[in-house]
Amino acid sequence: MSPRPKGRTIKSDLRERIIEAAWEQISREGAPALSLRAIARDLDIAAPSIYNYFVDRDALVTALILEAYESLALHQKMANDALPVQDLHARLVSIGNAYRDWAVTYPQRYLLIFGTPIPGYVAPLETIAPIAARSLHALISVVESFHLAGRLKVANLDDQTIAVLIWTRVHGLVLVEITNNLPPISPSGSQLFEIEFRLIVDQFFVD
Amino acid sequence: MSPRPKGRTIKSDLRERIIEAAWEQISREGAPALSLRAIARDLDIAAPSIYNYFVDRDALVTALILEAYESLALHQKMANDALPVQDLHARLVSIGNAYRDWAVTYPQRYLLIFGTPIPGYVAPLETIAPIAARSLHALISVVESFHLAGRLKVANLDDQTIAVLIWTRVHGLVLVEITNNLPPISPSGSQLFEIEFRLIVDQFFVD
DNA sequence: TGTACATCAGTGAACGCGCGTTCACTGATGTAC
DNA sequence: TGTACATCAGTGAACGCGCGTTCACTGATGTAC
Repeated sequence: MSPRPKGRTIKSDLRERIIEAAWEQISREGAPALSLRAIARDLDIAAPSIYNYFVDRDALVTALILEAYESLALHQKMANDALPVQDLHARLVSIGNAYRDWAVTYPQRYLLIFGTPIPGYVAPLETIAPIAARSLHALISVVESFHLAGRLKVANLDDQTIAVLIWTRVHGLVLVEITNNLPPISPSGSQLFEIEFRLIVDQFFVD
Repeated sequence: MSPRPKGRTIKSDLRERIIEAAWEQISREGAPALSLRAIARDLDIAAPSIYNYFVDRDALVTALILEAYESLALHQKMANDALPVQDLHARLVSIGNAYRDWAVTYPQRYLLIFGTPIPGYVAPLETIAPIAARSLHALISVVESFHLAGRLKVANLDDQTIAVLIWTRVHGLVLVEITNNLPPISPSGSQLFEIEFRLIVDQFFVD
């Protein structure tokens, strides 16, 4: 009912709809199955229309990867900002939970970023790397705060290495949960996450 | 030159060659790109021949997954058996190193097992699960040995959960290394592995 | 305000490709007499 | 030892499919006078 902007400004609208349809398809079928023709079908448009917005399939994939990294980084930042700066422990826990929540909510996006690379697709690293790095910023800054506060238990590791280690631990856990590779003998994903996170805090930080 | 068995016994020979060609292709292009026709091309046989040995593409993929799990489990067992039973620390380190070595040597096999599922393929869980479980046996048994020796630092976790946690840590690390997702700020894969493994030993076991 | 023209988002047909799978076949090998 | 027959691993042609991408087009919209 609301009067939409007329004419060519609709352009940007279709671009968004293409990306949205791509995400939908990725959630249903997984990233490697992404197909321009299937997107066109879903949107009831002709397949070549997509080429008005993305020079080829790879360009669309790159846009999706960037969006996913940005979304993850934003959620991390929000989780960090939601708590008082000086409450380091709460910020750390909040970041950790937000990370798992994001991954569990958007498993296919998580796999798009961190899973097996899509066959034939080569990521333009110079475009992606800086955005990718942002998803670790919140974690790194908390670790640095712990360091500055003299609340680091591990003396012989620098802040960035600690952050990377925490990340790979959480990453492994989350990935195993998403890809359904938890051994039957294991506690559930959320239980395991809670246990592991406590161990992480315990090992690196003075509480 | 050696007199090969004649006639129909060659059958099994081609089956092996198909699997071998499949591994080669997977190493080159990654698991999701696996194609029966490409295998046939590599082996200079007609594509339908493959159907004499595998009822369809999924059956081949399942066979590959089983082989990969078995290979990993075997390497784990060898790493465990290579050292005196009572030297728990050495056994643990050996298992850990063997795990990473296997993954780094056969990254595409590792991804076939633990990476993003192949689109359209549904794993026959009842076939795979028991073999998959075997790849954790060595680790679990060492943890149990530590427990029996009263050398566990963590009292409130059972052995299997500890094993799963160690595994997810190593898994995350190895996966990130293989998929080239280590942040630029991070130490190299092997350095990080060494650091992490020392932290693992430190946290869970009395050395 | 009205008209002629330029723009360009979206179209439909077509391309060449590789895929998994089926089918009727062929010919070498192994078996029975 | 020689012959007739059965077996069955491997073949070549063909199927229907979905894919990414190109191309010349069309028609609605926006712009200049």
